[in-house]
Amino acid sequence: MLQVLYIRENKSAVIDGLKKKHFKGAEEHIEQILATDAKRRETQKELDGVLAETNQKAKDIGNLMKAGNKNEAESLKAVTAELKIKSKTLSDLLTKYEEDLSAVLIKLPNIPHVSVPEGRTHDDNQEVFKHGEIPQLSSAALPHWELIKKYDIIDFETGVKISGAGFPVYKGKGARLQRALINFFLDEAVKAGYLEVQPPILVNPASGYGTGQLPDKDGQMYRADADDLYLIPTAEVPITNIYRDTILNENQLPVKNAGYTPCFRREAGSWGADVRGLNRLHQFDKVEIVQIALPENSYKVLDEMVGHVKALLKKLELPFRIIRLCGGDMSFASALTYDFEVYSAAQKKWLEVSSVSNFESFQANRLKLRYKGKDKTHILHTLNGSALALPRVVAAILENNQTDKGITLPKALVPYTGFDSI
RNA sequence: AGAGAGAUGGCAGAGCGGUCGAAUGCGGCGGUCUUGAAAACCGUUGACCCUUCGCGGGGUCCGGGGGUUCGAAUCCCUCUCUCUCUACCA
Repeated sequence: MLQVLYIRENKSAVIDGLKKKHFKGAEEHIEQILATDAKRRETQKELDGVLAETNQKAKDIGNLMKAGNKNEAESLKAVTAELKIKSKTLSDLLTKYEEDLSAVLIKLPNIPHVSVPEGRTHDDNQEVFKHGEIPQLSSAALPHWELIKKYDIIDFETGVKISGAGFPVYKGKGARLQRALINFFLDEAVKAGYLEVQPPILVNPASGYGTGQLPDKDGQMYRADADDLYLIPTAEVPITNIYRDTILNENQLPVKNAGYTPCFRREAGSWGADVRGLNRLHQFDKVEIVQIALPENSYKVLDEMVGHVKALLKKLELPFRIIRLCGGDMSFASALTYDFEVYSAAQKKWLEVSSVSNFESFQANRLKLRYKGKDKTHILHTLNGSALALPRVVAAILENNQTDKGITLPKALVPYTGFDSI
């Protein structure tokens, strides 16, 4: 959520930013916010005056009573009765303005960083880095959804029976590969200085609002209605919400947390050619890294996180590229996002396996996540990234490393799997 | 799920309906002492909103909401949550 003070002081930059994100009606929304805010402040001022007067009168009455001056006390009571009506009216009005204000603010996306390219869709994104050779496979090469059947390591049909489409059952070496990847990713994160955490995977609505999934993406999350909880679409939600309503000391920063969780996405309205096999699932595994940083350091931290993900993909020997998302393709809460895509050689497709973002103060403002500076408290910056999401990594490993004799695993994984080929 | 207890500042824990934003202890910060540290001692230490160039001033907040009252952390109603015991269970 943007801060009103910031909007007030940077009106045109905010409007430009919203337009870059292709947010409809940017001017109207900002004008409405500023008008409501002005009324809010005016009302607050007036109300404070009335309350100050009421407080004073109450004290006076107390003193008069003590002094035994009943008559004068009674006549003052009549005055306070009037003041009370007035303050009731004003505070109702104030509440209304505050509600109006946050109703608009909560729907406003974050504004993009200056380096974010203009554009509307995936096609307008910028490639900023590329690494690795595209494997040349034989004409007999199979896409991963054939390979998993051939080697009997992932079973979609049985998943359909148990849950539905998009809930695969991993078996044998397939299951062990999952476990190996999770351990590998967590170990790498811990080596990089992240504190490993294991958060809840069902979260309350307040947590959803904190990180910005609500109200924007209500329909994308699975809901446990009976208890008013959501299944997390990413560990970002519970991990970042650890720090909701928190004031950190400057010496605790940066906070670096990493956690593995299953992730659940309804993917409502998604269909088409790119949903086959492991390309898009309702349930998948992911290791997430989260950092909380001082505002002046957050872009340095973003680079560090990008570096971490880069190193992971190099160790997995996968060809990949890094994409800077354009304004129209970025998420609601993000100020700058880098997507990592690995090349899946049999599908001949780039698959997104990580998304690393700086949310600046957008989430922290909703979360009331601050730090104590020398003079007063300030809003922090939050960042997160996948490191990494498993299914597409698995797809690329399977496809890229297939041979006549089986699938060769990257060396870095062998200590984790206990086998070097499938 | 049944019964009971409770929700106060970073934590622990007081608080006759009226100078209570709130005692006290711990922790934190600053200082004295010390070669340094510890101990001891002294001081300091909540958040948010409005207003002011600044000093400062005003307001709100003792789980949430509502009520009684001139005045509520303190009384009443209600919701939520937590804890304990029992039941159940990995």
